[in-house]
Amino acid sequence: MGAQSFSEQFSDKDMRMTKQRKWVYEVFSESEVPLSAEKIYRTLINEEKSISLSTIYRILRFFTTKGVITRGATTDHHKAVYELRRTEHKHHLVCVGCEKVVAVNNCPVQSYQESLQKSTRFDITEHRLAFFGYCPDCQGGRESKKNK
Amino acid sequence: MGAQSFSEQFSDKDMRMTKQRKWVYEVFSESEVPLSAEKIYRTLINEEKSISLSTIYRILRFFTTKGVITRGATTDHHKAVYELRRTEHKHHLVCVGCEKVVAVNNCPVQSYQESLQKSTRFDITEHRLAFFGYCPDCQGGRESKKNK
DNA sequence: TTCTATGCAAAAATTTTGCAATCGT
DNA sequence: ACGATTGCAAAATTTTTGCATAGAA
Repeated sequence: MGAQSFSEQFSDKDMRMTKQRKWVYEVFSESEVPLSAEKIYRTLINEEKSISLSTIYRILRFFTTKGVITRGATTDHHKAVYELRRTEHKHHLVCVGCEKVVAVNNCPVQSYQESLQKSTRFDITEHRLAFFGYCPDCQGGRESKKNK
Repeated sequence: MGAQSFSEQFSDKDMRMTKQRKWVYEVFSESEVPLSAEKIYRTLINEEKSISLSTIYRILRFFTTKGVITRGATTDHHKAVYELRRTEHKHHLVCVGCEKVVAVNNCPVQSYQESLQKSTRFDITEHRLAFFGYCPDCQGGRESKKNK
């Protein structure tokens, strides 16, 4: 949905198309929320796909330098999380009670970004925005039903 | 400057006012940008203040649960970064070339947040927004003069 | 074939924890 | 004095790296 297919994005000659890279890419494109290395690892292992964690870290760095993913607003304890740089971009609404993450489709800062670009002379390539609070289930009680 | 003084914020009875907590708080209030545990540690050690890194991690967690600070959009390699929850809130513009961080004072999402709160029924307590790109010095050459 | 990417295991970096001693109230 | 907080050192967790092998072009 908006994210191009793996082979469309990676016609680069210096980018080999391995099954591990394809798997990691697929996990990202099927996720609405940012993912940690370990989460990706567990997802793939669950799908009977054999891959090593260090390979995932290397792919994460590789995708990051290629601009395919970015490190997102960190939500998963102390692990770093990443997400696809989709063409239509998304933001997130995170419940600090149960850590549920909901995707927000609108982007209220696009035009602001343009004016900021002019006033600061930065060449702004992206932004990240996330909202935090309590979801309907966690209000009142403020209970913490971690769904980790 | 928006951030209240240490003793103003912490009149709580279950919050002891130790010098370590005061130091860490001061480091935050003198910084315009998010900080990692190690950065705080080095800052304090440089000022001849004796503190241990594990104490800083504990204070970070303590301040977070008290709502004094929050984990910010991560910029410092793989370390977690935190920033004060000031009353007048700020966002950041980060250069991905040299890692310079500039504070942005406007907030273009306040009213959007209110409508999001209605449509999602979340009780939204905060948001984080950061912009990324190349500062004037790092444009063109795209050189990376890390000022770490 | 050639050169890059992977897997494994070991290392490095970051964060957390147990326990005795210290400090704030 | 009492109970919470600190420092130290050790443990746990997360991320990176070296090297031999496998795999893509």
